[in-house]
Amino acid sequence: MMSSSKSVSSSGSEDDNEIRRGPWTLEEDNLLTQSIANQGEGRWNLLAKCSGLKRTGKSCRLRWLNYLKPDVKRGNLTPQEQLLILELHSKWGNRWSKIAQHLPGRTDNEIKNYWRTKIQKQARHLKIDTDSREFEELVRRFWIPRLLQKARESSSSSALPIQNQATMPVSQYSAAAITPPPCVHPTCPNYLDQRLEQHSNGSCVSFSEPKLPQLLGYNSNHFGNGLDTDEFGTFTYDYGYHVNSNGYDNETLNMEYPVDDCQMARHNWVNDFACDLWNMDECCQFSNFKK
DNA sequence: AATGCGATCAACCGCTCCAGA
DNA sequence: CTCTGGAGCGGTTGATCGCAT
Repeated sequence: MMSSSKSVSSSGSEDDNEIRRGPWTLEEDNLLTQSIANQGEGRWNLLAKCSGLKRTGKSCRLRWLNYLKPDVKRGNLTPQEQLLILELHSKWGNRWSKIAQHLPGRTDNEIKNYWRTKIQKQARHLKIDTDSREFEELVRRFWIPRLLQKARESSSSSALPIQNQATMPVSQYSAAAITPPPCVHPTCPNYLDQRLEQHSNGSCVSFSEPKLPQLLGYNSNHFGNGLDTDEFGTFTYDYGYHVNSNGYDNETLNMEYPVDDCQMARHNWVNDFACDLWNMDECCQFSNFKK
């Protein structure tokens, strides 16, 4: 497949009817953009013909949706976005387009690539099947707390324009403001046991946690309310998406998070990661998780 | 400088779904 | 009901880039 624009022969004497494949040129991009400006999106086969592009309608559609469309966001996924992907994938699996609907400006292709190159790679390294219960636990106990921490850090430094500071004062989620209980690092093999012990002896703490949608910088009217804490000291997010106006569906998202901020306040391990959360070496430390 | 290799991402393919004739 | 074309989805792959040797 995609054997480098194969229709263009070296002699330049390509067949006029031949369909071009492979990377798009600037001229093609301009032509497609102009055509869409003139006649709008949709009817891709027709558009491909009318535009003079030697591309299939399908190819035009993909190029527009994944690359040329003005609201397509470029650049690395933020911790907030990564967190949301983990959450939504745990609920919907490989429903990339559905997941992408909840990440404005991100395409299903981009999310799919992220999942395969980052998440699945890590899982493979740990010899964990991404469909397994083990993987679920890994995400819940290790990656999500880490991403939450990163999300908080980026929020408190006001680095993210999407963060709505008005609805989420920094002090509300600042780990430093919390008196930490006995520290338990998520990478500790006894992590869960210790947490359960904390709970049974009453030392398990909870505190006011911003709701995930707020943490992610979404306007609260995108979501319903429904934060709860269960008997094991885990948060349960339970919110439905508003229908219609935002394109969200009616389904409810349920996720549980352990109350981990205490140990995150004491361990500055997040700073050990540069831009890449998914540091393989650090991930290896979590091999103890597999028992 | 040349080469090899892994990571990333853009793009293609095959398939399904759906609406309209 | 069947057929057909458009649209969209998920899986896969080739090109490219950057880093290591």
